[in-house]
Amino acid sequence: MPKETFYNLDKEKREKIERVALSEFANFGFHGAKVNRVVDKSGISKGSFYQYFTGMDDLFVHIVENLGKKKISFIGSELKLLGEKDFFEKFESMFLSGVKFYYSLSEDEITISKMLPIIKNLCSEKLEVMKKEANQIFFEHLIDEAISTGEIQADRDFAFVVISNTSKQIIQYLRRKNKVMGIEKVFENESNVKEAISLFLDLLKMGLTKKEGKNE
Amino acid sequence: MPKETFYNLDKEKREKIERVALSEFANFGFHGAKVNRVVDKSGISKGSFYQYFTGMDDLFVHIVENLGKKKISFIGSELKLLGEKDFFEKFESMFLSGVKFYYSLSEDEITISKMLPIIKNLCSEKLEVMKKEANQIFFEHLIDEAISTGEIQADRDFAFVVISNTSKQIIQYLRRKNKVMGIEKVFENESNVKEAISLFLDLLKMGLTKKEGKNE
Amino acid sequence: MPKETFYNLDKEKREKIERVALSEFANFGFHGAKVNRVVDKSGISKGSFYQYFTGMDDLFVHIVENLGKKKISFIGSELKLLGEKDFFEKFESMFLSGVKFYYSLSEDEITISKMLPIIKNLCSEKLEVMKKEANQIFFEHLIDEAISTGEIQADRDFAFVVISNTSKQIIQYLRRKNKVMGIEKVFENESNVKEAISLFLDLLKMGLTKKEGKNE
Amino acid sequence: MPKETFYNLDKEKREKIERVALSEFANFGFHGAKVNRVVDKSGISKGSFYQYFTGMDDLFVHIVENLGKKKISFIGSELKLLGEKDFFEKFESMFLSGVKFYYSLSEDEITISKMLPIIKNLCSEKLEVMKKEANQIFFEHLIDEAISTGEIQADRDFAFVVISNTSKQIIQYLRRKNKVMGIEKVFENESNVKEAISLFLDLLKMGLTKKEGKNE
DNA sequence: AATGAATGAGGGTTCATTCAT
DNA sequence: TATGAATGAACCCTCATTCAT
Repeated sequence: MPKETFYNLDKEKREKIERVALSEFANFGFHGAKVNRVVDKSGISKGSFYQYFTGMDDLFVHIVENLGKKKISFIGSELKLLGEKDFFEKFESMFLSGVKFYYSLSEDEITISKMLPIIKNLCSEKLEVMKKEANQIFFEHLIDEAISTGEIQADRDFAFVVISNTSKQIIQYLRRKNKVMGIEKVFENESNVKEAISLFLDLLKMGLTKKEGKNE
Repeated sequence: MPKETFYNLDKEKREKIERVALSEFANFGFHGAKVNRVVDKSGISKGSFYQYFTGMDDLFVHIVENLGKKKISFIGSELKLLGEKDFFEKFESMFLSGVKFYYSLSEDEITISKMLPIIKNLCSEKLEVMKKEANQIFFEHLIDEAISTGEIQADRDFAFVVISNTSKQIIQYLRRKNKVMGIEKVFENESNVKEAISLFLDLLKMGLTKKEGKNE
Repeated sequence: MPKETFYNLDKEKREKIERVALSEFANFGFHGAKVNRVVDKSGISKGSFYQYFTGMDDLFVHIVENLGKKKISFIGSELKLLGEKDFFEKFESMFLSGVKFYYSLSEDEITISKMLPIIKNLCSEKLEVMKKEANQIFFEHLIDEAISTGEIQADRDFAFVVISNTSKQIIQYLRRKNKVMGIEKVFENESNVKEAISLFLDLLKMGLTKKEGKNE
Repeated sequence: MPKETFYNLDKEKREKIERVALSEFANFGFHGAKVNRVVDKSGISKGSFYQYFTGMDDLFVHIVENLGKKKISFIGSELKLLGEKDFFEKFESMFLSGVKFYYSLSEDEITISKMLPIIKNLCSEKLEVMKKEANQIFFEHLIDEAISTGEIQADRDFAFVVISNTSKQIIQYLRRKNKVMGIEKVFENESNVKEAISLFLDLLKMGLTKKEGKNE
């Protein structure tokens, strides 16, 4: 946990350091990240670094926690808007906010997210928590609800695996589909995203094959 | 690329080094892997290390190439058996061999596989190639074929994303489902795996919802 | 020499700092003592430290001077009581006050005392003075007197060495003898101490062996 | 304990390092000794230093052990020559060899010897052993013997304290006496030393005062 | 071909000291 | 006067790499 001195810094300086650290960890991995590079790039002295953090571990945990908070607050705020929709409508909302969140992440943040589950030899219980996908919690809740109302009639584990992977697939799809045009353009227009989501929601509903007039 | 001296070693010694290196990279990442630990654990001298490899990069590429070859040869051999099945039968075979391959990997090999796509600052064109999922090539071919025969009536990119993620999801599902019993047990009995695969194939065919008597 | 600001502090705060410094030097030696630890333990800020002292050297000299003053004032006050005793009676008084002084010291003060004569690379003339055993001055005076009156008939240097080591030996003896019972108990009862002193005074008078017609 | 690589060095290099280390610890104390200075002065690289020792602690223990071995082997070899002398003759021999040993020490070695008993925060059991004066063991044995034969009629603890301090006093006396002339000269002529020893032996026998014609 | 000691650049961390508030 | 953040020199130690044997 960063020391008080870090939180006392003015926002600009603090965010510069966080940005630099994020990039450092994303580019070199947890074990390859160097204090030297971080202090050089963020324009602080080595001495200051150690007045802000106990070491690179500390900084890493901070970066990851930031990411975690960001995610939880983002998804949390979207969740409040769910209201009285049916199951698949709720998922549509979830996927939309998931995709929007994912898009809000920088390349470096995405890299860190992917890195987390495979970091070994890291003795921080805090990180153990962060390793879990935040949305798992939301999804599990929603799925259980949908099963109890009969909206989903499927094996609980199966439903969970399929649904919790859908956000990622939607994003993969969007990236793939729009390789040529600037990907940012795609995200800026929400209808593009909604279209993609509906494609996957239909899958969840009916499957890939066009049968008996479904999926027309 | 390892030097000739490395390939001249007797198999046992060579594989010891490879095993140690695999574990080193899996545990500490590309940037955190140390020559010292590798030579200590594999019982060779530092001098010898540099007679086998130009450095850790060299060793890393070798390890990853081994993994790639393993995958390609495994899937390749399964592919030959496909014959004249229909589209979904072919996929059933692909998934089965994918799951079997995945299960054949050690923890360390799995970690390396996951690590590959997020390694930056690595100036090896060889690795760029390895980063691609090997099965993509197979899948893309199969999907194009199925689209041209009309067996799949869906957006090509959509089909690709959905199908190429299915193997992973099957494995996730198997792990999740069998948390309690030893996971090894599950893989040993092929019928367990086939059952899981059929679940996902049904999804691809019909979706999650029970409609008109489907999915009872 | 501490700055005026230090002497302006209230007694309690000043003595806290002195106590902490004493312990720091006793535990880590002159070269190993750290400003950081001192300010942390005494609850003052780093900035304040440098407003009180020019650095650790300054503080060290101050601590040692305190110790020196303590010794001189203690022995000085005892000396006044000597009056018109004969030579050995005077020594008895000297030893008694020496032992009492020694006992009045804390463990840390004793350590500092022992440390002083072996500190090198210390460019303070003040300390050079402190390195000398304070009692040397008193003893040399007394011995010269006793030699001139004929009370001691021995080589001056020999007498000096033997006598100036006697205090230490008395303390060693007391510690050794009373290993089992709490050593504090011993010092509290002055008769214990006097008994020990007389043992050593007898040595000075007659030697170790108890024989009629001495030592054949 | 130094690593094998250190003992594999040629004698000259090894002794250079030991000499430098001795001086470093003598001049700056245990906590103030720096690797940097040691490697600079002994002309080895930092890397090499850490191939010889695990750190400065390791080196310190080695230096002290060397000193201990030196002392024990020296005194041990002298002890063998004691033969069938009487008590005080034996002590004469002991003191002589003690003085000769002490004289054989360099200034730095003497400083280290004095430093040992006051080093704190040192978690080496080995050093705890070294802190004990080696001669204590020899003296205790001799004294017990003399008490049982009646050659000494005194309190055991008293005898021990007095006798075990005599070597030091003899040396103090020699230094004091010969301040003016080069002290080395004094030690070179054994008769000077024997004379001093007899002075102290007489004290042990008869005390300082001249009585009934003794000590004339 | 095998070894492992030697090396110095560089990484992590601490420290004494300064200085703006 | 009191404070404590800022700083960079210097410290301890590791590492990749070389090279003589």
